[in-house]
Amino acid sequence: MTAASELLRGLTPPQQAAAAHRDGPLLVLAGPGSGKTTVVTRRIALLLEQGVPPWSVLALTFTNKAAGEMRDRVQALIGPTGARGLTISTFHAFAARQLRAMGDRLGAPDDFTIFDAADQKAAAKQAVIDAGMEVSNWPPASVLASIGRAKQALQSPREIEAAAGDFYSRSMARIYTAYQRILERSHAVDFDDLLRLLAVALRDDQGLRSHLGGRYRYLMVDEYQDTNHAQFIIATTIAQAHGNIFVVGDPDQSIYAWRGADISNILDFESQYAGAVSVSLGRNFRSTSHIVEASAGLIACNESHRARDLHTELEGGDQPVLLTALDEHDEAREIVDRFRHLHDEQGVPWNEMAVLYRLNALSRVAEEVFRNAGIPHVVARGTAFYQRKEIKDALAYLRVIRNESDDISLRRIVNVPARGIGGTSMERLERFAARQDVTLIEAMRRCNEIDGLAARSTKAIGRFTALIDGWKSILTGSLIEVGLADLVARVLDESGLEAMLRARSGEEDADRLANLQELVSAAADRDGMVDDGEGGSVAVRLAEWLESISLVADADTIDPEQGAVTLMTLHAAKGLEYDAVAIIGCEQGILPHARASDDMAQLEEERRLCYVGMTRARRHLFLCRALSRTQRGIQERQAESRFFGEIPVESVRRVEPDDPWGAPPPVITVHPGQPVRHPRFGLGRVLRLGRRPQGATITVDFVEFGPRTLPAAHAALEPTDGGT
DNA sequence: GTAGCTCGGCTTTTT
DNA sequence: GCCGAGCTAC
Repeated sequence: MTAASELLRGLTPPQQAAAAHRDGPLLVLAGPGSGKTTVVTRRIALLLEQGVPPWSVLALTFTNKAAGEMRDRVQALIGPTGARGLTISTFHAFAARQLRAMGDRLGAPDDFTIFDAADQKAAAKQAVIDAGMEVSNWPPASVLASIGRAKQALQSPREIEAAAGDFYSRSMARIYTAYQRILERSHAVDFDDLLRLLAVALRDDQGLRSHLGGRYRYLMVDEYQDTNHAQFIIATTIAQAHGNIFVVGDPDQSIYAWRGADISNILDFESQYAGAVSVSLGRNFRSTSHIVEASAGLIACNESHRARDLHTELEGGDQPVLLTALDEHDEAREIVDRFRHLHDEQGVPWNEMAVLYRLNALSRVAEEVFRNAGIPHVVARGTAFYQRKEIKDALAYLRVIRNESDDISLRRIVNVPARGIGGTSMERLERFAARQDVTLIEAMRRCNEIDGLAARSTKAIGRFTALIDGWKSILTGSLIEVGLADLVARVLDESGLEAMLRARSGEEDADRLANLQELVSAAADRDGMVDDGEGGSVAVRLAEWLESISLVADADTIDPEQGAVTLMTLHAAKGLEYDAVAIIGCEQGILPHARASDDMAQLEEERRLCYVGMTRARRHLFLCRALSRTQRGIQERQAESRFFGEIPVESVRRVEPDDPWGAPPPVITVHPGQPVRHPRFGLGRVLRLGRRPQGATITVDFVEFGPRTLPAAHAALEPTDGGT
């Protein structure tokens, strides 16, 4: 047996075919639990063993956790030295690295900052104002959604402007232009820019294409069904020269269409690449047959689902339970009881259990009940720590020190703690900055040129800029080796942030102080990491640390060592697996979500989301719903998720209390030609009634939105007489 | 200029 | 039910 075949040992024939693939395009359609990570990591190991240099292998993922796991598993196969030089990274981190390395050529600002969601929101608001429009008419969320769509389609403000016809799109083009101007002036890029700038450069620059294509001779893309257009262009252009593109995915697990993911990237792979090899991994090594059958029955209700052989050899086990509880507290208690039973009676460890939900808002009650029950648990919210007010403030200081052009961060800290630079002074500074087309810090430096600023204000501004300059000199000039932790501690102290919290002595303020200390520890950890490696100046460390903070995902923080039940969203759960899984809130309006249940395509994504959740479970699965639930302070009766009715009854067991609420709400009937009103799409006329595997449908021709096919049972259509 | 309060809107999911 | 914006009282 050669060394190569050793790496193929224990794989099924289709897994072997994929792992042993050497050159040319390959598509792996990998069902849940079919060992796709095994295939990818074995293939990387095989390539290296065959003499492919590690630095010519590039594997792209969506989360840091997925990248880390892939790296660990490759190292386990071939040892850490053999893996040195491999690039296994998220799309965003990879793009950021390329932009840092060759920013000028790629059109990225020098030494850019990455704007997170909150920064983007602030910038969007400012952009609306700069464009001379009202924030109340242009809510930041929808502005950002439009800008995001444009960026994912690789359209610049100018291209959007050229294509703009109606008032709305002309206004959007102006806001987009203003938004980009803010980013440029701030030396900042947002998440979509990271991908867009790299994709556009690769598309237009033959030299760059051959440079990256020459360097990365073997490209692998994980979760290919979730790539958006920009990511598709990045992958396609890098692979253009050699055609060695190996993609892994599952159309049934596509859950990011709302973020621009384009499922046709994976569906069209074979027609895009002539001679592409396709391998289907259908054997599920994860879940018992009951779970495989229940989930397969559900996903088969999607019209877009292509029938595939999905099977398991893990027979027996418990049937999944469809559980009805009285309210959300009762629901969580039921799960606590069942999890405790699994733990105490069957020895299932806590960290092998997870509670999944469609909405973050559902985590609160579950968390409370788990806490009261004394069951160890963690909520997977990687970003939560960095979104706390005091942490955001501290980070804003650090970001300004690194890049003083970052107006958004500067505005945040300029008067926190209060130092006499209030609204009036800021207004004057902003106006000066706008007129002179300079950054805020520049305006502050030149504040004696500004008429009408009180002497007291000028002094306060001078003290502030001196503070910033003092910290900046630590980055540039210091001969003594300063650690990140020292820098952070000094900033917390000299800014007065710490003193401000210490002066107030509420319970919450003590928490905040502790959080700031935790930030110092995080910086110290970072110092430790770097000390083991190549070192680097404190300026570089700061830049890299801030970047890694911007690019964390919720799922990244899941640490199985913690010995706790994990609570997280269904989205965050993709790619993970647990012995026992409970999905809570399986109710109409939650799963499927209210904003997705009136359109077939969106409803199918909700169904895939439920499918992803179910297929996380190895042996025990609970789908739970409550008869009533309090949301946003209002208690309401909840209808069972339509997905309950779509799961084959013979593969599950139902558990229900006596329904104290009586009969379900009535169903509305309509006929073709009838005028109707829809809460979201407005007025329309029924075109036809249809029938699909998942139930009856109604196609309505809406005045504003055109024809749409809606699920009949939940279409929320209201018959009208046509006159109103 | 600042601190503390009330009112209103709102949330899907995330790199 | 929570957070942020805007208002009022110092």
